[in-house]
Amino acid sequence: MPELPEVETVRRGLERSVTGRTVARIEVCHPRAIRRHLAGPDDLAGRLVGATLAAACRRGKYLWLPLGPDRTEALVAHLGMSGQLLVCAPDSPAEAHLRARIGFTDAERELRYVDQRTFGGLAVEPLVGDAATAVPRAVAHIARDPMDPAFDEAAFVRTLRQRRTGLKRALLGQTLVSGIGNIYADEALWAARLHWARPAQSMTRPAAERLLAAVRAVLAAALAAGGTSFDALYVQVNGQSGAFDQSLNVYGRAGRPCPRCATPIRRDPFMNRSSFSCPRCQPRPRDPAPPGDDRARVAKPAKRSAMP
DNA sequence: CAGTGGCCCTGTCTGC
DNA sequence: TGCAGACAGGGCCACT
Repeated sequence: MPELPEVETVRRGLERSVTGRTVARIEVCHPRAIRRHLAGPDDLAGRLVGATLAAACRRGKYLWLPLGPDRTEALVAHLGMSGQLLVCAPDSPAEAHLRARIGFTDAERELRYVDQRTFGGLAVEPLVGDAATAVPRAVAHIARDPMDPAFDEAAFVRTLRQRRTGLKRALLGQTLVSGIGNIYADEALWAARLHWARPAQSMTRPAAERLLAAVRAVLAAALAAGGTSFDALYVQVNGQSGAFDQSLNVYGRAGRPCPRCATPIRRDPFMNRSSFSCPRCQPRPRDPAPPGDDRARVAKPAKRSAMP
């Protein structure tokens, strides 16, 4: 599925192949694909037709193309689990799950949104914030991703240690850090030798820094692997993780040996999905308080504290 | 208000 | 062979 490295690969492809083009028409083939555009397909077309795709931007797994010349709005895309943005010849055969197609005034190419499960979709949204850092409304409330030069490491470490939840849940939520999915969360936790259920509050500063370094290393390695299959004209997002799946150490490898210590990898149910970890490298926390449990024990408040 | 869990969607795979 | 059910999972939203 498209993860941050794949989305970045798509962004680079769009930057090269559709920025500067002017929209001539949009055809919505499946209404669910534009459900986030609340004003409906006619409004979407009205805002898009005649606009120039001025740039290609990304935060986490969100992509957006600011609309020129005003740049007060942007075409926002989220690929969900199975979304693809394809740039192809307008007369090439329709894909089985083609949801929307955008034609340009030069008619040389067409931008298509293809999505089997339609968890993702397209919308036109206002850009909010200062001009230099403007992001679409849907993106405004999520944290920067770890590949962002302006990502605030100190804030990540501080905020993580205040969270009253498990590490993996904190990584997957979008308010602390964005762009991390189930695969990269498991891989980063394995690399940092941390259990997915470890209370975030129990993390020391150095441990939190190690976790962030692991996240960055995993994302960077995946981006390097994902970038290799890129074609300038055909912006492709594979249904699989591409070359990087050969580099996975724990994800999807239940029962197979840990690359570090050969202990069989275990799979745990987690939020109606799965969590993969090495029982030996990533031992369960000593006090595995159930989610939502009172963490006062972990915090160990001093006796007779003067605090209220 | 931060944390939690259910739901959306469809194709693929497994097991009976 | 056919069918039912599990599974994949990011983000939203209604709860506590």
